[in-house]
Amino acid sequence: MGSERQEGRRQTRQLALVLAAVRAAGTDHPTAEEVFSRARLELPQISLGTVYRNLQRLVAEGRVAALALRGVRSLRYDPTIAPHDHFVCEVCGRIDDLACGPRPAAVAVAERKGHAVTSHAVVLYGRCGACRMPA
Amino acid sequence: MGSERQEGRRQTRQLALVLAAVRAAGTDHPTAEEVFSRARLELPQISLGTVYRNLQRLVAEGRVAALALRGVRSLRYDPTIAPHDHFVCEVCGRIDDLACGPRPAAVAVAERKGHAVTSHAVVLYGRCGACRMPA
DNA sequence: CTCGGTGCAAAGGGTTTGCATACAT
DNA sequence: ATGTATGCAAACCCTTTGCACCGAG
Repeated sequence: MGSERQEGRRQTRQLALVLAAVRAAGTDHPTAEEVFSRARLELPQISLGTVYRNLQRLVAEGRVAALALRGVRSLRYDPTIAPHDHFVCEVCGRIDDLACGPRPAAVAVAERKGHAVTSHAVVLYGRCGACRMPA
Repeated sequence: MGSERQEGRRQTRQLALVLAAVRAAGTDHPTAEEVFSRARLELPQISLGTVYRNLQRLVAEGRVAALALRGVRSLRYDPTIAPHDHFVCEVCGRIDDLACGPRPAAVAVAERKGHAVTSHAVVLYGRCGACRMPA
């Protein structure tokens, strides 16, 4: 195992750059547009379509994670593929990574109902430390 | 408390119909388009824009819940506002409600980091019982 | 040499919005 | 009477896609 990557897929500069851009964002959870902006610094002629295609591929290959958040139209990308949860500040929009504890209790409930659970997402919403300050 | 609903808001037939449509869907977690179709049966001239506006209002008033799912563009609406989790079948798209156990461990982690958590979403992905059958 | 990836630009779908009118209060 | 909600349609935003060319293998 471990060789399932790059079957007939080609290694292009654009792909490397998109991955690098997601990683460079650290814990910022960038949107495709933000990845695009960053990749452009190195390769000005890269196109947004290519960024989307490569993000899709990286997610499919499990090298990057995508997250859908309530109340936000665009997907966010995350270089941290180790399982973890997220906290979203409803005031400033900041997304904070959280070390995930044990698997959610809901997993056992789902399995008892006959479902096979392959992954899960836990997202918390509220006010972050900075946004709790009085106006 | 308890009177915070309908401050200056008007009670219209369209609003009542949108709410009724979401409730009538039971555990189907309908999209706005599906709510629209159902509402149309009673009031053919209702517009999609009105459905969206009323869904937004109902969510804001806490009378209906909205859920964003990975890999799906459209939001789903849920008449069950009592906290519960969801299982999404990645094969057939079915969404199953799950009785939620204790609050996720992540809540404590977030609070320890100074965040105030007001709500959370737990979504499980996998294959539902029916879709586990061999092809 | 091949055929998968790219750039460009247009299409797509879901959701929001501007405006004049209708109607709840 | 007053101003919010509606219907309609256009606008928006994010993402996907078709196509001809490019370049990794």
